[in-house]
Amino acid sequence: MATEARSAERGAARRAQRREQILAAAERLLVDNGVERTRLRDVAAAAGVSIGMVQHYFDTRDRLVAELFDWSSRRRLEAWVSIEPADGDPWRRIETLIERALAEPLLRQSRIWIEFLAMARDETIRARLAMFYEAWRQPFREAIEAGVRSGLFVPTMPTDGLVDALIMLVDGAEVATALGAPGTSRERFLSIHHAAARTLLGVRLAGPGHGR
Amino acid sequence: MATEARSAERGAARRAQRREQILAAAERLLVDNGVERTRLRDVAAAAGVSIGMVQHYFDTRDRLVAELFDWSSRRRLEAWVSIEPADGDPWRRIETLIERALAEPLLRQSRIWIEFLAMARDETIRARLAMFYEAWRQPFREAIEAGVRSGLFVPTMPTDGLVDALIMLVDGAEVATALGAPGTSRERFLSIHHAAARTLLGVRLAGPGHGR
Amino acid sequence: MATEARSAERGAARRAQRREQILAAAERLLVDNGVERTRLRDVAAAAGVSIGMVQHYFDTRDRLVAELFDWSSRRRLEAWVSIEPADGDPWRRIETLIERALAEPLLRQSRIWIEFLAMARDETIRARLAMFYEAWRQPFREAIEAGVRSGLFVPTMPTDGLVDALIMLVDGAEVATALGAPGTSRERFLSIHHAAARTLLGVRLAGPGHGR
Amino acid sequence: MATEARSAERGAARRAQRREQILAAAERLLVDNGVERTRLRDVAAAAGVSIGMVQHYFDTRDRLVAELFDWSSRRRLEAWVSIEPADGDPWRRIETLIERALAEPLLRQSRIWIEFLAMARDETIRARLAMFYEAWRQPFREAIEAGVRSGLFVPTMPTDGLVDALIMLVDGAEVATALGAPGTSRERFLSIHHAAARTLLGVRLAGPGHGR
DNA sequence: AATGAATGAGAATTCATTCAT
DNA sequence: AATGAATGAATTCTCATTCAT
Repeated sequence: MATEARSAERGAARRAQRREQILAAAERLLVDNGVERTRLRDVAAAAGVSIGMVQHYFDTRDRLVAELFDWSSRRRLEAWVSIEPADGDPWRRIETLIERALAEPLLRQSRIWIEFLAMARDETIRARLAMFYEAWRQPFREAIEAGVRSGLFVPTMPTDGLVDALIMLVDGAEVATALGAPGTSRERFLSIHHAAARTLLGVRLAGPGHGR
Repeated sequence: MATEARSAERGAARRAQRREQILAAAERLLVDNGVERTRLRDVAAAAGVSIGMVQHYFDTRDRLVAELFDWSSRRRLEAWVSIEPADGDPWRRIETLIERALAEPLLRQSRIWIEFLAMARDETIRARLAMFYEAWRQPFREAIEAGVRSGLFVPTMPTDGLVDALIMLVDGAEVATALGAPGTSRERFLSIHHAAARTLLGVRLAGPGHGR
Repeated sequence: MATEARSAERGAARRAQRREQILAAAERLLVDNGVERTRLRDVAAAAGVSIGMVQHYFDTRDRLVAELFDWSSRRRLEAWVSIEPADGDPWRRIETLIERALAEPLLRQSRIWIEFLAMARDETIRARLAMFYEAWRQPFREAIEAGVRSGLFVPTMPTDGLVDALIMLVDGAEVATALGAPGTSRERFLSIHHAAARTLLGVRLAGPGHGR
Repeated sequence: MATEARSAERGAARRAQRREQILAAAERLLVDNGVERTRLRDVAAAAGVSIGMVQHYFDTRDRLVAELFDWSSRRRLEAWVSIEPADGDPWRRIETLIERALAEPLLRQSRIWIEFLAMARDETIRARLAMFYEAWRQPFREAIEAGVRSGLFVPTMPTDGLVDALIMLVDGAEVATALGAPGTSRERFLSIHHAAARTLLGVRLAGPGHGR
């Protein structure tokens, strides 16, 4: 019985690992070719498995795409929300959130994000994306509220607008990255975003390390 | 000879009109289904012509897509740059630029834009998009420089950063629109963007009509 | 205009001819392999056209099968109902109806019939088959009624039952043919059916040519 | 050793039971979907076992189908031939044979029968079906001969023809059932068949209970 | 004995493209 | 100039079968 349990466990683990392996391959292809041009054949080849195996694990191409979307968005969101509060300093936290939102490799992340946005034509995907968007707002909101409460931030806009402005700046940077706008780089984005955030939030006390 | 010339002219006009008709149909389908799922068959049906005619005018599907991209981006850009300087008032001009950038119908425009961003995987498309991006910067840059020159704007950031920040806010709003983020609407975007722009630009004199 | 009309006509005619060609090929394969094992590939090869053409004319395999069913049943029914009333002699008509119902090549016809019966699992097909069945009853009913009216037939069963008994005998013969029952042949069936019909109908006057 | 023998016996019994369980499930699916659309996966699911187990017991799908055919036809034939002679009354026996041939549930039985007829394209199946057909003739033949010998039946047709006529009536009724012919029911078939049989056999003495 | 993961052959279907009219 | 018939390449999907555990 113990043996059976262990073997079932091992089976589940291998299953999960296989799925990861396929999803990771699919994500790589997604970056290069876009969702619509990502063929099962290519996914299988990239993952080093047979087409049949891909279908064994994901049934249909549509399901694979749907699961890829979930897996990928969830991973990004989790990496993001796991950022620890950098206790005591709301501004430092804002900086960190922006830095982590514009994570390396930025081009890769931007392309994935845009593919998902394009998929938002689909009602179901749109609903999930909206959910993720809401989840993205939370850390910004908390940091801003902490800053305002402590008197560190004296913004001229309501918090909700600030939250969305910051998120839109981040999304806009991904857009610029994806289209290869001239003169853009992660460093420049960070510099612009930090400065803009500082101004919008009305940061009063610049502790050592964030001054110009 | 005159007759021939006139008939040739008429032919060219009809030709141009046919092309518009097909491109407009393709753009409609693009919004609903995305580029990759836009079939020649559907384009022909939507335009009320035969498949053969679509191919007669655009040769291959790839060419149709490429021309659609050009036609559509150029139209948007032209509508944008044609905004007259609203003489004398740089801040009013900034407001107008933002309002026109987030033009109605916003969802439709956002989807087209995101489709094109997704196409930026293609080197050629990316180059053209980058060109367009640069063209988008110009009006903002001019308005900001005018405001700074006149002492109306006292920003805490360099002009280049301001330009990109404004554009990123606009792009971010389109992203939020496309994914159906909860609690977003054109009105709210305009309100946020105007407030954010005012703060970032450090607008000093609020003429009648733009005061808080 | 006349030219266009003629060309359109010619087009329609060729279209119809192509369809016939493909349907005939499909029917041949149906006899040998059954509906389910009749592949588009084989149909195309048997008709001497490309798979693409088969699909151009019939869209999907399902539609091809449905149209084959219609085309084939209708052809058989039409051949059957076109039997002229053999005026004046109801018994001769009965004999003719039976002979034509068990038409050559009997095995081929039986197999087609049984394939269609198997398809009767499908609601739609079942409804159409039931319609055809009803159409088969009519000629028998008329002949019997004519015989009864003239006093030639003095049956011990009601007409409706007689009609169905005759049809069941015919269907039963097709069943026996399809399964290759020992000692069966078209001649034997005709002999049995004629004798049984004579007895069931209570034929009184045996005109010259049908007596023993 | 005794223990081993008993365990082997128990194993064989369980084996037989498993096979029945799978065959019964397959027969159910046969009725609903036809042979060709009966998937191993579905059989396994319907029988509540794994696909592997189905294959363990029947090796290949083809073998399963072949064994299903045998199992199912044999069961029907056995139920049929086990009808006791209803001693002394040949006519009552004829009636019983017809009633049992058109056993409930009639639609289910008809569909199975037609599936097997469709399989008769296969030489081997056809040979077995022909064998079964011959076996079906025997009880009818015996009953008729008994009736003729005793003077109860005075038919106008030779016995062989009568036997086949009765069987064809039965098969024809199954055909009508399978295709859902309007106005058909088991009761009506029995009424028609009894009347037809009485007439064809020339039944002289109607004992109590079979009179009109 | 039993399971189910993995494979690959086979089939339908979709579509852009070619070409004759 | 315009049409649409015809083609075939490319892709997904279904399944029986094989095989390791």
